[in-house]
Amino acid sequence: MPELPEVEHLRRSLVPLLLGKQFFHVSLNREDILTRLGVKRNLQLALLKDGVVRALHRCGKNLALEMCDGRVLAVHLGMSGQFLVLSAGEHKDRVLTHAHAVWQFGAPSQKTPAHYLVFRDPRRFGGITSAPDMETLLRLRWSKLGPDALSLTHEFLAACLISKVRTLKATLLDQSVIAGLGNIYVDEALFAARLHPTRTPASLEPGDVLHLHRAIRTILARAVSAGGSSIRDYLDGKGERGSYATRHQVYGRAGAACRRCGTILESAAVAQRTTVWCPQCQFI
DNA sequence: ATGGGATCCTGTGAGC
DNA sequence: TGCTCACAGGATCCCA
Repeated sequence: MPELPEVEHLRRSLVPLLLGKQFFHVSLNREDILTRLGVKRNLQLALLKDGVVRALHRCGKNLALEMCDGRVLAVHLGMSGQFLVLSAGEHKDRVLTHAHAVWQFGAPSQKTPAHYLVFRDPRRFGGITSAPDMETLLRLRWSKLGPDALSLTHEFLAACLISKVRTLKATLLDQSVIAGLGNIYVDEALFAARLHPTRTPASLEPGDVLHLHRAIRTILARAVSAGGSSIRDYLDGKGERGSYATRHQVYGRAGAACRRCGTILESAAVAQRTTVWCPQCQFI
């Protein structure tokens, strides 16, 4: 389940593989992945054909490939999405199921595709879309996101928590409040900040907000350098797994002992998500 | 206006 | 061993 660290690590792994490369051919095997992002299919994905990759951007869990002529391919991995670069040989040998879109690309001078970029997504909670330029993508989609969790300031966190009546868990999962946190890192951040997931943001003391801010920044930074958390499906652009899952304190550990105090970790659905916390360390 | 619930979808693993 | 079925999750839509 890719969250900010996984998408950022993916972005970094794709930069050396894609920058300056040209897309020669695109094959789209499922048209409905184009509409899953809630944007009308008013632009053909095929527009990216012949595009040369200028930059890879990220906001929250969203990734965007910007071409030299301005066109943009926006990607959301959903739950099980993967964006893989394969050599021609690998692409020929491997049987890839759920490969919904495949780009052939290579160096602009060659005109011979040497590699394949594959978007696969078994559960199809993800999607791709295109835009004529970054400005349009920002206006249509990314403007609806809160600030990116990696660059979140303490002041902004305090401001966006102050009036909320929802639980902390629901608030932090809301991408329009903060972009990039998902079920894993919300649970991990709340544990690190010793805050119970069902607390209301309005009940937080200034010190709590400080701890939460520090926890979010620290955990995300560590997870990015560890290559993210590979639970089931997540792979980076080279097809490699992230190692941060071995360092989870609470996520996926319900019924096990808290690594801080030894109390058995509890689990329940909060904001319709499986939530794990330590009843001793995390105060209501 | 706001939040909660249903919905989409398929691979995995527990249980019989 | 093989089958069934609940479960996992992000974002969107609908309704209270």
